[in-house]
Amino acid sequence: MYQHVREFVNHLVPLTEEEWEAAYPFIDVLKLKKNEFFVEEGDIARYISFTNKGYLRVYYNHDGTEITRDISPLHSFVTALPSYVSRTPSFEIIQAITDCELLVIRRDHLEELFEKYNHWQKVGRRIMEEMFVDTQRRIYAFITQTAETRYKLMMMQFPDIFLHVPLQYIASYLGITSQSLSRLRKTVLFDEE
Amino acid sequence: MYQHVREFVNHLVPLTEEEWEAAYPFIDVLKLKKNEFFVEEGDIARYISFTNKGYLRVYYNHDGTEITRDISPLHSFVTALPSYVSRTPSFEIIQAITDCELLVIRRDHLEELFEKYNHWQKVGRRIMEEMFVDTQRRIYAFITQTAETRYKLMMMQFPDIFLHVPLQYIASYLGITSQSLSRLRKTVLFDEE
DNA sequence: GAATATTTTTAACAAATGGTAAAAAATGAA
DNA sequence: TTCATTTTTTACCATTTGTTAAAAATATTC
Repeated sequence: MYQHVREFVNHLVPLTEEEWEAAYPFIDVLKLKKNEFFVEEGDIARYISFTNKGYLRVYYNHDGTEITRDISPLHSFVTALPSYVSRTPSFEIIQAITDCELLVIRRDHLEELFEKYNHWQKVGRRIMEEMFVDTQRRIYAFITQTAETRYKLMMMQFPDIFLHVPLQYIASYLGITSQSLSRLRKTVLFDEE
Repeated sequence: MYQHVREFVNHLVPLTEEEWEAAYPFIDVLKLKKNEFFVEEGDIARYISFTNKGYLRVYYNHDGTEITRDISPLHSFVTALPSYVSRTPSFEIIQAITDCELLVIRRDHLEELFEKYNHWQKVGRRIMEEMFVDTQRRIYAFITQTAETRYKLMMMQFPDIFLHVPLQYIASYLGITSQSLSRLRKTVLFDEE
């Protein structure tokens, strides 16, 4: 049950058995069917989740179109951070793209853990650092690469996502329309042959 | 001397006088003349800095052109995080755009502070959270807005930067060429009249 | 202050991506 | 399976941004 999250966390900050034991009572399992929501628009995000199984999508509505900010890789932490941090209604929506099994922890419980265990606070810090670096990488990609290159890199980096996620979501993650993605896929296909 | 950094940090996590006193011995002042470097390409970033005075630019070389990742607002924390976190040679370069006065702290000293004081660890976590949310906002801007809109918003949000920073740097921060920025500025100008 | 280097602007054309509309294909439900 | 719905693709034209080159403006150095 906790195997993946333990690997993920211990890779950042090795924790003692006692520190893990302190966390377990706060961790719940949440199963979502495909298309169910983890956070709906206007909710206050009170939980952080770890995707034990399945894929989540973080997106928001912009002039009637959905803008995908993130498609969670397997075994990663996800929340609607702006809402979570500031306790304000979320503009970000988090939805299960596939059936999901999530490990979730409530914000106030996590804060309690952070206050009591410096090492858990450190885990929180290290996770944010990694997420920040990832996001910076994505900004560089927007500045220096064409949509085609971004698409190819995404294919290489997260091939499993393409098996489970509708192309329109991938398009908006890449910052283009699904029509443009479709056109671009055609040229990529011919280039490869 | 410490006024601005105290305000910045206390806004995120109120610290006791004792916690501040523990930090002071680790904080040094570093003055940089315009165009001097805080981190050069290939350096390992061993310091985090807080811009007490002046503006820093974080950029990297991509096929002979400089890509600006960040122009630090006054009174903010800056480092080349990928290098800092992983202790690897930095591809990011940090340079003073104006004369600067920086408060700097060495990584090993900061880690020591983090280990000893849970609240300092929390400060580190909260700063990363804020930076992550900011970066996400920037990604949304790339996806949903044209360069013109991004330019206008930047003008409104950081008017002081435009007084001190060459336009070419702003252009690459916005993800466009300086020629495009120039063209775009002309139309913005006429629109306003 | 003159000379030099750097930055910004302008222009014409090229390439990438968007918008709209509709067809085709794939998926899901009865 | 069949029908209805959703997703993906195609096509055409519009818009945005890039590329190249050169001129103009500004800053720097001697």
